[in-house]
Amino acid sequence: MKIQTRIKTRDEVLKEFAEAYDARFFKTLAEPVRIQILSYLMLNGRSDIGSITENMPQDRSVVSRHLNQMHAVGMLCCEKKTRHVYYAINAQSFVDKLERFLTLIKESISVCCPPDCCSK
Amino acid sequence: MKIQTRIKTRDEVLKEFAEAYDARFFKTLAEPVRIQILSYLMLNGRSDIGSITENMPQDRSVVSRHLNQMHAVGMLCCEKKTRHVYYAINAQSFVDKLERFLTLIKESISVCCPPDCCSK
DNA sequence: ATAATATATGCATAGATGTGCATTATTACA
DNA sequence: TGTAATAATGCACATCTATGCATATATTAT
Repeated sequence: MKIQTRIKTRDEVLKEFAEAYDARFFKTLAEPVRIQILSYLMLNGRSDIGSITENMPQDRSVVSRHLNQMHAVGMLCCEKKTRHVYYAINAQSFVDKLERFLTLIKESISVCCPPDCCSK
Repeated sequence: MKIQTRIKTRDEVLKEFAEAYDARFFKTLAEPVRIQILSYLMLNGRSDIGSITENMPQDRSVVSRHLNQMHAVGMLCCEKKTRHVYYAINAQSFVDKLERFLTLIKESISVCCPPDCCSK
């Protein structure tokens, strides 16, 4: 149930957008190799670094670093178990971040841009 | 009104996701300076390069290149008028790209990942 | 304890990218 | 026509980043 809120000012909307923007998150998303890792995890679920690396030309250490970064920005979760480190997609956090960004973008655009500025 | 479609297989969902992914779009989104330009356009609407540059430390040529790239990936639209080039946010294209990506991510995750793989 | 396995880290390198300056191209104006 | 203004392009440079190798660390197995 959503509580009624007052209408945000244009400045508030833009400020919220600027603050919500996480460059590292999008930088992480902007690398094809990491998307490949993401695809692997979507297909195979929770996996350790060795398994992921088997299907990639990159060195283990490279994949390890990618996974580390993806974890750092909230795309993955990881769990150490015995001598393996298992990574999985942190669906909640990942989708939340994207949805929040999209919501703010839409909000900002609707507040600030005439809807037909690109259609004429 | 949505026509009933058959359920996609896991492979189809993942293939669709991989094909829809546009690295250049996210690379463009991953640079704070370009987000600053985006913010300016959200606040001031359709503007030419000179106006945008006035509020930034970067050189005109740099801003010109950023705008060019943002236009190339569908974030902005541009219009030459006299000797000015005006840029504006292409809300339709921009939001569509983000929404499509988000939809595919959610679809892929729901098809492929157990919902609790990161919550234990 | 020693060897083997899995991952992380230090380091060097190649490639990508943001930046600024100088120049060019194009249009407007006196 | 010449000058000013706006934007794009060529070029050099600095920084960032992905990569791989070698090594270190940690854990398991023998």
